[in-house]
Amino acid sequence: MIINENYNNLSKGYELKCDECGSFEIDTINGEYVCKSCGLVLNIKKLDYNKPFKDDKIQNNIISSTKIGHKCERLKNGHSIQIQRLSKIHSAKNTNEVLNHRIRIEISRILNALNLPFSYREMIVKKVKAIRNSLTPGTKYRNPDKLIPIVVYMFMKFQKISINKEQLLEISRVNKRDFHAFLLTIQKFFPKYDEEKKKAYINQKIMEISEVFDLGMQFYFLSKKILYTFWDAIKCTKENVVAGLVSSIAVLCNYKDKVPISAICSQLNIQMSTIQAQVERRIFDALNIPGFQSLVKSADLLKDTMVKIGILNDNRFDENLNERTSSRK
DNA sequence: GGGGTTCAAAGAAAGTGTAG
DNA sequence: CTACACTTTCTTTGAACCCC
Repeated sequence: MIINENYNNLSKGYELKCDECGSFEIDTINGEYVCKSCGLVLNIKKLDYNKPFKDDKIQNNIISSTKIGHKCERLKNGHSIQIQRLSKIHSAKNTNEVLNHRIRIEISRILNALNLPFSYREMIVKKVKAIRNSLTPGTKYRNPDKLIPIVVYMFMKFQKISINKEQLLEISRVNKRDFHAFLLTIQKFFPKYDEEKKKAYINQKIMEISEVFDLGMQFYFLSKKILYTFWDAIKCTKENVVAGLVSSIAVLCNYKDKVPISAICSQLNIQMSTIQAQVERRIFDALNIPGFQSLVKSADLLKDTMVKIGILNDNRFDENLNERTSSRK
């Protein structure tokens, strides 16, 4: 039974009166008004409900469906499933993004470890991606750990920037066998590393030798002449060995007392025995010249051969030229 | 001791065959 | 088609040794 008067009276401070028996002895039990005389439970709630300031805003209600508390509090709360779910979605990356990130990190690591110019990084990234895309899915060189060192090596070689292969192999996660196995395949992705570029690199090395040992331009031109004359016979080997071979021949012909062959070899990081083997095979064996003893012992024989071929025109002529160049200095 | 010589061994290159 | 094992040949290395 609803007693409207009672409700009105309550707000005005009046005493409660039972509707049934008229008694004023009203008790409160479990938040309700109960008449002590007849036991009638009154329809009036003990706790009055007051409307908030605005009809659409209710105090203590959740403001929105997802946000509880301050942002920082939410972030600190490790148990927030909501936050965990959202951050998982937020941080989710597709395979490509993960791969790109991995490629960049690996290239940076190698460039950093080998002290190579960082400016080439983006170009190498492009190259790696292009090569990787052209490889059949599932093949082992699609693995960035294997692919990147090889691409970096080829790239630097193509840019004529000297790169230490041993050091590269040491710091990268590809073994020597795989590295060399893929080198041939990868060459088709680079503009042809042609003979002219190889010659240019060797010329640069010869120039380096002539500067380091102060041999002058005459030595450079002589070495270059030897290089171009014997090019077809000596080209099929490493650049440093070719450079060492031609500069050693030049030294043995005209500059024997000025600089030891072993010094040239250590400058180029090659072994003297390598040069000896090359000279024996490429010059003496190829031209059918008997009497080769050893590199330095056969210097005179070598010099005669060079004169015969026409690389050294005349001993006196060359000596005169040397004097002239040295006097010019 | 620096420069040069010798030679065995490592290892790179290229080819072939086979399995998956 | 690729990876891998194996072979042969050639190149390069490295260390012991020699000589002045």
